[in-house]
Amino acid sequence: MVTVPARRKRATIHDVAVEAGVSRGTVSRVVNDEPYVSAQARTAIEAAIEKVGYVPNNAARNLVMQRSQAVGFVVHEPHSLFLDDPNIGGILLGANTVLSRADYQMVSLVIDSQRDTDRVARYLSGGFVDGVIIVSARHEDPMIRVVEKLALPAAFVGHPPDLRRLPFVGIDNRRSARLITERLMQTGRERIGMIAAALDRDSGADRLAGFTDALGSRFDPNLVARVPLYTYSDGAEGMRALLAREPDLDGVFAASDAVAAGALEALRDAGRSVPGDIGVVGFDDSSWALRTQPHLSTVHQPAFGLGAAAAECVLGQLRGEDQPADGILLETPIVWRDSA
Amino acid sequence: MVTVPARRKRATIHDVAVEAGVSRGTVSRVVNDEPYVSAQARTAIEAAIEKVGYVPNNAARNLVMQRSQAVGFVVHEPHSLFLDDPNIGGILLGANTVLSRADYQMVSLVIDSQRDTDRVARYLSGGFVDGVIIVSARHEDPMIRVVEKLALPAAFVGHPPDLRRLPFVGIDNRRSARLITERLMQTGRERIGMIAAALDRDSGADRLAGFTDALGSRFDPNLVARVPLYTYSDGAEGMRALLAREPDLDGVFAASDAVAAGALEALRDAGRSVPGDIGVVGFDDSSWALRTQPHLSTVHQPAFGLGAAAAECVLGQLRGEDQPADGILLETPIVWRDSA
DNA sequence: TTGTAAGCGTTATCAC
DNA sequence: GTGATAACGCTTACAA
Repeated sequence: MVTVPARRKRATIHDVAVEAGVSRGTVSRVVNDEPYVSAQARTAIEAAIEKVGYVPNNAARNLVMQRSQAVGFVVHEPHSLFLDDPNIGGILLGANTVLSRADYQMVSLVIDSQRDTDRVARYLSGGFVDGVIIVSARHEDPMIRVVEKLALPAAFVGHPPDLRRLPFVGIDNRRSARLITERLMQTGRERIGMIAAALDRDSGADRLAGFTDALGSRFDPNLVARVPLYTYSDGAEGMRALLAREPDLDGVFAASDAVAAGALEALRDAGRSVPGDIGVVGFDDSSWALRTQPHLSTVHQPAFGLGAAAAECVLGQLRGEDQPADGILLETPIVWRDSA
Repeated sequence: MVTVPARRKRATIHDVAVEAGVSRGTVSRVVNDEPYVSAQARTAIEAAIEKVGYVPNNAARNLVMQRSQAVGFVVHEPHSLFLDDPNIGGILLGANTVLSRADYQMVSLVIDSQRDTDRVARYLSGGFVDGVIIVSARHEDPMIRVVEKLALPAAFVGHPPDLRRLPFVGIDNRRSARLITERLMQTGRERIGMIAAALDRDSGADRLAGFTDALGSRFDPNLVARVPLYTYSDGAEGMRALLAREPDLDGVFAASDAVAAGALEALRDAGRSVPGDIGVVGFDDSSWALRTQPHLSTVHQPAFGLGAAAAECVLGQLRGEDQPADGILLETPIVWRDSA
């Protein structure tokens, strides 16, 4: 067995003050580099800090300043999807990068049940966080009410229709979906279907709307398969359904890359060649896109940028700055590869 | 523009004490449910807490108790791999789950450069965390020294050879690699190669050692391709090299599922059928395993469990319990699917 | 069983 | 420019 060794005590502002022969107030001033400190005192204090190895105590600082210096990152997804959805990983990383650069901690909270919702609501109201980033909120998501009631600085990634005037960052799912569908049409495809997923979320519904926009009068409701989730297996499922209904399909817009990958599998099983017999496009430009054969033509979703923008947004509110009421929309370039 | 609204003040222990007509000390006792509180006082206080909506202030508590109630999660990987490696996601989730159940925050720190190393070292010594979990440390990793010098409660996931007596959790890479290679041999393969990756890490080196163990006297160094990382592209690269050197190969052990997926691509390009012409096995049982065609036979790596065990380990140290000096090894069942 | 009071390490408001 | 000193909200001896 290995015994846990004792830790030695940390130096405080007091130690620095004694070492430098000044008062604690002055030390505090140089630590937070405020003006009105003589150059002489400043150098003495800096030397003292170095010598005693002083590092400010966050708890004390947070206590007196009435903040926690933490931002919540709540994900409303089943645990498993949290791993499976590469988008969430990117958003998380982007948010974490910005937050930690600003000396904020990110504490991630995943909601996977009603009990979790309550737990998270309690956590948010407990003052454990100064603000919150909320990913993949649904229509009538309880988090919306919680944030409103708490008047907590927040940024949503994606915008449920009932978000009212809460700040959000996102992409224009509808426009992006329209553009890639149009691009697919330009390759000469005649019968284009869609595997629509997650229609209970703004992203899912908007992608379907964009698809409809692109097709215009040529739109045929029989050509869209609806599946619950942005997953590989639902993609395969949806593709099989579509193929059964419309054997002469020659193009498919899948609501996400994972869905597209599943569709590719179903297509392979059905003996259809891609892009020979049928062109497939996805959405997200996630790591899926390069794991499939052929590589996916898709819409690039700036996951990292979304997380970063959301973090900037709550940081801005924390600084007391106003936020644009109509949200922040990021660019989504089309990435054309081999699947269509 | 939307203006950030004012927040209302939180209730303190004082408010509860006044409401319940007792002293703050007594309130504190019921909050931390200590003994020596009359049933009468307890109920009165609980009612008061409910009424004023009291939630303890962490900063104050941490200040007086001299702890941060946070555990660091440091990942020594390029940012991109952090996303790409599904293992790390699972470990993170496992650690986060047990940590948050124990009311600890997990603060994740990714090291991607020398500057990051310094930043993280400073962070760890700043008392911002009570303990630390370190993932994918390399041989002579600077974090080892940092943790030793700080005498910080820690748990490594994986064990670099120079870890000395620091606690770690892991799997028996060598034994698992030997077992799956033997399993592959039992399918009747004659010329079995390996794509070895990340040989600068214990996991990579041990998997190669296990492969060598299994082959025994039949081991031929010409049959192992060495690549730097556990990635798809390195897997494809390694497979091409192997094929060039040994066209009559009929079995391959890839050092990870991502590597195996890349190998599968190279094999497909070379017109070899799997498992017809050649059997392929991977390692990790990550989400890759079911994204390939055919699905991978592989070694299940308990990523979530590893993270959870690491968290338990540092939590144990925080409670002052001793830890097993020879580390904690988790089980790794073989999952046999279609690629061999 | 309960109340009192002394810190915990900062920041911030004053005088000086 | 600088130094006292009063908070911040909590835990924890110690006294009662």
